[in-house]
Amino acid sequence: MESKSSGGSVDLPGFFADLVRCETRLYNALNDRLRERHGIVTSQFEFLRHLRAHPGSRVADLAAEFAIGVGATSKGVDRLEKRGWVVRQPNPADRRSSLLDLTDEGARLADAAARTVTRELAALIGGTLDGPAVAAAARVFAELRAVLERDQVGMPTG
Amino acid sequence: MESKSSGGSVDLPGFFADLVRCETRLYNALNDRLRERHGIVTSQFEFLRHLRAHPGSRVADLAAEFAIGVGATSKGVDRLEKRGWVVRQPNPADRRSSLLDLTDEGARLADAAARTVTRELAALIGGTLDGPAVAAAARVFAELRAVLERDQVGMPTG
DNA sequence: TCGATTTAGATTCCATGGCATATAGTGTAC
DNA sequence: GTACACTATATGCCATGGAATCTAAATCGA
Repeated sequence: MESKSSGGSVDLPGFFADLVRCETRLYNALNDRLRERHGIVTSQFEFLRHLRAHPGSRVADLAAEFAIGVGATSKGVDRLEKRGWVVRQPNPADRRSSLLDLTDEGARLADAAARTVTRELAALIGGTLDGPAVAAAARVFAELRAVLERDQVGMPTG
Repeated sequence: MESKSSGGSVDLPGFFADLVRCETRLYNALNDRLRERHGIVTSQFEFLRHLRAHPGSRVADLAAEFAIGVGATSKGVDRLEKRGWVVRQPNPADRRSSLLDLTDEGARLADAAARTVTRELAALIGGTLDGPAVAAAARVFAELRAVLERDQVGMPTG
């Protein structure tokens, strides 16, 4: 319990350490399950999930969403396109960029993988932790995410 | 706000998405600051921080702590050793492994970097979010971390 | 005590991401 | 309409992590 705090103020480095370790383990566990069930990894699931919710996104939109470089995003889209789950549609408004969309098979995969993720996370988190406490933590992270995005914190160069 | 929940049950995939995005951006922001101030990155800070608190750890201990592979851990220790911040001491109880310790310079670096991290996180998190809410989230993650570690969730193969 | 099994960690190969650069397309000033 | 600055993304190089393999050392069992 790195982040135990005394009184009002939180041990932020300890909290950060706990956060990173939870994220790593959850990410790894999802990776294993997604790989064995669907042949994808978590980062690919996240791409598919975002395109499911935001069809017609551009590469730059994905890069901003995930706070990763555009180069890595472009290559990630390449891999999904090569597997037939994503298509680059020409962008009529700007021929430098493409509009990204899921294929039918990509959409089916996104849905199936989402069910796997929901089930797995429920087992890992929901099964062991108090519901209201998790809901409170979820609100904190939603708010923190909004602030970090508003301030463009942690955007890579490329 | 991916993880908005209605009523009692939390949208776990949305929560996970918020969590990963916060972690990515915080990690990137710390990376930038640690690189410019101390010439290290966040993963190296975490190694140093752990060795500061747990001198005499072995490579396998670090790997288990961070839920990463032993190969990656071994290479990470190599890099810190090459820079003069960590030493591998022979392990009298088992000649297959070494005991890892910080050099004096490594300890000084760990302390200085810890101050940087504390300050940066305070600006990013403490400055924008409600204290008690963060403390509650910290407790949730400390508990979740303990459960995930107890169950050995998300340990990589290598 | 000797051979077989297990363990620790170092090394190798491959995939992925960051960053720098290249390329193509857009918009703007004149 | 042409030059120039800017933007979107693709590509190349390098560093890092995962997984498999390899070696040395420890442990177990007869």
